Amino acid sequence: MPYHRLMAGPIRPARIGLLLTHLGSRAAENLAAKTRELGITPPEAGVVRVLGSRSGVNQRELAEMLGVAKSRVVSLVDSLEAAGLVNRERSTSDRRNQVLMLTEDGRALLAKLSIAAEAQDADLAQGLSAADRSHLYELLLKLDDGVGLERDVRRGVRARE
Amino acid sequence: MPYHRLMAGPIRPARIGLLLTHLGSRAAENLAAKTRELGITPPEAGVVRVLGSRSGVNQRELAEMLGVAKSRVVSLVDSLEAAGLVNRERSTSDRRNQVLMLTEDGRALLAKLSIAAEAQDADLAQGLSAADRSHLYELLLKLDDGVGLERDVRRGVRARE
DNA sequence: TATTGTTATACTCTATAACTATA
DNA sequence: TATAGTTATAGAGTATAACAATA
Repeated sequence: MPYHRLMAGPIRPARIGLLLTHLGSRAAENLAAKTRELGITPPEAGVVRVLGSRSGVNQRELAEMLGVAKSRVVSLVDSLEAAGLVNRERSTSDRRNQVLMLTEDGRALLAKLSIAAEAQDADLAQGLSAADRSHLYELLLKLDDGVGLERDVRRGVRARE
Repeated sequence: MPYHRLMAGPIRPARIGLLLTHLGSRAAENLAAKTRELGITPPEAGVVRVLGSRSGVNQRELAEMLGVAKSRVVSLVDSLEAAGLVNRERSTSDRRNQVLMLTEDGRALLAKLSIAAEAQDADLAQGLSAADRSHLYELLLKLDDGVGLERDVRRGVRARE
């Protein structure tokens, strides 16, 4: 049982924040299971998603985007490279930088991750009408835009495209 | 950065599942911070919440409700007992059982946790109208009732009162 | 000297398995 | 023999700090 989920506990939450914690944790575990079926760990999937839209970043930039230590990125990229999903290449202009890019296999895996996310959404939507579903999506986007929770330190880095 | 949140990454999610993962993780971290300000860890807060509505359970039952190993409950209750928030008492009918109950301080802390959750909801709601907010809550409840994500193994144990 | 990446090390959270006491 | 709780140990995931290479 993950750390945060233990906090929410088995009691049906009476507030939006607790309910969001509860449902978000369930959704995360569900998506993590689908991710592992594709042969990578959830954090590795995060790296693949970022490189899908931000090709060519170096490891320090990736660490900042993910909000993790640069040493963490080393081991994540190590395994992705060993699996043939990510390419590491020393920059010719500054040989300190490792330029990261998805390989062809990496892009194929990213496509499978997207399909898995779509499948999860179909599962989630089972109890909801189409109208409910799109309304929920809009409300969640509004929540994401809200200033209520202290924003990510790395907010400025978030990809919006 | 927690394990599951690394999966969601810094990219604004285009699907409900990923968005829920992202927002749920943010809400969890926000609530965890408020929890720590009250002097306990997030998992300990989970125990306090359960004991608030299920007073008198033993440690095995608590472990099942939380979905953790019984050895985990030992250390959680150890610290809560040391902090004077939970009372451990051998059952007179079966001396193998430790009967768990909140102390007066424990109940006071539970009240503070509720207030913190209310404060978080107020923060969250900042960007939403009252109508949006209640609609969102209803949609999230529907999602929680949906059969889409595989249900908790411990579903039957969830408190609904 | 400052920065990128790497390695070495340690810490937190949790589970598994062995053990004790009670039934 | 079976069950509740405890203790001992191990593993996963992550961060911090020291180091190497490049600028």
